[in-house]
Amino acid sequence: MNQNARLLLIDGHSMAFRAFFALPAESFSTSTGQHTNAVYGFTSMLINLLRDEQPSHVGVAFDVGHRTFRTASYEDYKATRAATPPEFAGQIALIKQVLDAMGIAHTELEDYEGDDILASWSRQSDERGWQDLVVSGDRDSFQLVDENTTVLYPHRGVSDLARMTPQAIQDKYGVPPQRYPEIAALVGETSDNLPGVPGVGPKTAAKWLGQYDGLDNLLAHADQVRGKAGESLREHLDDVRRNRRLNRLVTDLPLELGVDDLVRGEIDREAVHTLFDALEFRTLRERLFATLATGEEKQAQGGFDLTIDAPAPGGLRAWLDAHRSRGPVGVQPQGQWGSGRGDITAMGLATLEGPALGIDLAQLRPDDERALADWLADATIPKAMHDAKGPLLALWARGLDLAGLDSDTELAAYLLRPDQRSYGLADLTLRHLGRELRSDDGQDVPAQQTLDFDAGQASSATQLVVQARAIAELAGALDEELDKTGQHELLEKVELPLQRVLATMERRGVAIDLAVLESLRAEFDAKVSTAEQQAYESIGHPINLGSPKQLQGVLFDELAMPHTKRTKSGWTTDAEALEGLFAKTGHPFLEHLLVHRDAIKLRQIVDTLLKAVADDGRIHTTYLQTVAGTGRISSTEPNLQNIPVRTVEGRRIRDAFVVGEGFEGLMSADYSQIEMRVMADVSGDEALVAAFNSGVDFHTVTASHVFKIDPEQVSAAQRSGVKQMNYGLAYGLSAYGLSTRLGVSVPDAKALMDEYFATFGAVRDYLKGLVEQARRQGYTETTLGRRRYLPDLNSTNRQRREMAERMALNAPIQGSAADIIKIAMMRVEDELRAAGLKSRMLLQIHDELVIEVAPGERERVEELVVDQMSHAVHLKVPLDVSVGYGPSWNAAAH
DNA sequence: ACGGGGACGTA
DNA sequence: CGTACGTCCCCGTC
Repeated sequence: MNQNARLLLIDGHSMAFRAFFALPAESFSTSTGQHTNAVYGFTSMLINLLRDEQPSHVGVAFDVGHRTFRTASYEDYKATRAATPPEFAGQIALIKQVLDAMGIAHTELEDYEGDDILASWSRQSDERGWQDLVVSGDRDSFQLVDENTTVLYPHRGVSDLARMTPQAIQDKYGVPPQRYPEIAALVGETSDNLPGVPGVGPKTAAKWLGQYDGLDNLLAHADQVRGKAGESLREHLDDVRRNRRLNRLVTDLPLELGVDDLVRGEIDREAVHTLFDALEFRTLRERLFATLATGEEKQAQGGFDLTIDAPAPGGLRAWLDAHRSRGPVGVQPQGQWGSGRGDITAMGLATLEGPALGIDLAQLRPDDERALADWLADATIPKAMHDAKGPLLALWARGLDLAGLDSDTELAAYLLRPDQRSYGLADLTLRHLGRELRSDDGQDVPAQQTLDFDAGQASSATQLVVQARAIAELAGALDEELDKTGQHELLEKVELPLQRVLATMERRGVAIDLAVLESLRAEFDAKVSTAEQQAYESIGHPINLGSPKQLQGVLFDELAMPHTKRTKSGWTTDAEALEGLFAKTGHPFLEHLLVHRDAIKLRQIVDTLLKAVADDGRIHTTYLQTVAGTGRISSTEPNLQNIPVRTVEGRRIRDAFVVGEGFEGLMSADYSQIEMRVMADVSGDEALVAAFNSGVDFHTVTASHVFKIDPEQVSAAQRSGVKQMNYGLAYGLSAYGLSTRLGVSVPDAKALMDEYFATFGAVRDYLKGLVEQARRQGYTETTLGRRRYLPDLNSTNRQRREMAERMALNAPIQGSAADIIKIAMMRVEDELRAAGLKSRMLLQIHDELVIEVAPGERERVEELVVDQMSHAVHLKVPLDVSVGYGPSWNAAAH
């Protein structure tokens, strides 16, 4: 038997409630509307307790409902409790999920309260001579306190817990713990609706109990108690007896789960990640893993045990030759990279077995550097890295190239779980290898082999090779999982080669005409100032136009305009609402505000772009390959995928994106209606397929089908309605949404939808099937097998479930389109190089590619690009590509 | 300094 | 009361 057992026993409901009232519900909710303040507070408290108390056993007890043996015996028990606030709903279930994921036992028992379970556990613990901590917000638990049992009682919130030891209770209430319920019986408990003896407080109660040596004796001699209080006592003897009967905790419950079963289980890292993703807990996740990491260091699980070689100067080639291995070599560079450039200072190499190597690039002799260059460029040597795109840029900057990259552990992890927030190496090591990303003790690098790293830099040779070893091991583990989910080819044939293409695009950047941007800046700036002044004049005083809060003050209080749609903290002041208000009130402030909004946004975009122009006169964005749940890539620092195009003013910004020196023009090539074409293909809807093959304007043809008229007879309104419908299909558009977009009634919108689905029945069936299949298997799939997991499809929360359903509709469509352009990008890049052309791909904007065309190559490039894009995959419908060309991105529009 | 919320740009 | 992103600003909180 474990003599050192240390139990942590928690009253689930009382602590969840404490957490609920300690944290504002409105500040803790997910984007889907689930409140999480109680879950957050409870989990946070739990993490702190695990860290501070280091319990070997943990158990959480919950109440089953409001009816217990106490209510059966006294109808009004807890009857004055207010109804559970609606924001609390569902949070207990989520807390249980957290506990399950963390490997912590919890239980409940019909007819009893959580405190009774704790009391029974505590007694079992005492019988074994164990130490136990009872965490409860119910003072009844004080009766459990003895030399082996301490109650942690929340002072304030859930993070500030008072340690109630026998001494603490004696000091506070003047009685030993076992007498505390006798005090409570005399004084009464308002929150439980247990009235006590009027006029008697804890002081008097303690005095009496001391004088008469306990409650039984006090009650037996109640006639002797003097004074007004004594009289009161005699009038309420039955209440006191009832109180004592009800506040006695049951210590002998027949629990299925005994204390021996409360041993802390394994944490399910996958489940924790999934759950915390859903709950949108970020910092808590880090705290949890940080806490567990120190806890687990004591266990035998361990980290990585490896020796680090340091070949003599000039010996690198021989070492690399001698240590070829069958498995991949983990390569972990150290340096910095971004915006198309970078530098590498050191590198760790490690195979699955055998010695590892730390290389300080600054110390390399020329022959060693050549050896390293050859090794890196040797495609026959399989390598694995983690997030290789940045390091690739850094290697290129040094004139080095990389070949044989068979795995990127970040890309692999992304394919397995595309909705994860981040794919840190330490996290992946824990999740997929069940190990800590650290070296085992005593395996540090010998002093003479320590690399000459920058002083003050936290990184060391040991860390790098440990990471390299982890990458090598992870590559295998992730490969296996990808094989199981059928996504290995996606990694090998799409994401890995694409990574290289993205790096080349980042490196190239896009040329910017600074003069254009600067004159736009001045122009937008003037517009901002004018609109600002006019706005101030129209209301008679200045305000911060960028502050929604101040705007609400002006619009709804000062000017008493009608309220707009609600936001979490008031009423919206978005452009649509402002236009609505203007239509109603005609107030000039609104006009100026809208102009100001517009101009300030454009100025801001121009500013951001100006700041992003590098020394070479070009902007080098960074593409993110592992952030979009659907498989799209995104662009950041700056985001070049959201440069204005809808308005004339905005489009002028695209005039600043120009052809670079030595090139002749920019070519823009985009897919037309790629998502609808994907839909036609996967649904196999014959009418839709025929519409695409007809050669007539797509929206017009579909409208002519829906309204059963000739294409020539389709009115503008009919076309526009069907167009909205076409676009909305893949988003899970509702009749309500369609009606607001078309400005028609909901029944009219519904009628259009019905007619549409009657016409394109296979589309309807396909979309319905998508959601059903996803609900069954837990994930959606693109045509290439890219998955997206949607656990909320089975949520009992309607809002979350319906959100997941719309995601399930959209993910395969948007994701398949993303797959297609990814393939096209690789082929365009490959074919341009194979053809010996100098023209080069610069940008990707989801369905568009921007190419910088070298002199005299325009025709060949256009033919090649259109060919590769339209034949990237074979669909039942043609993949139309339209192309434009000109000196700037704007001019290349078509 | 950090982070959520509101607003808004793109496909 | 369609999806997928990134960025800016404000403002409350540390």
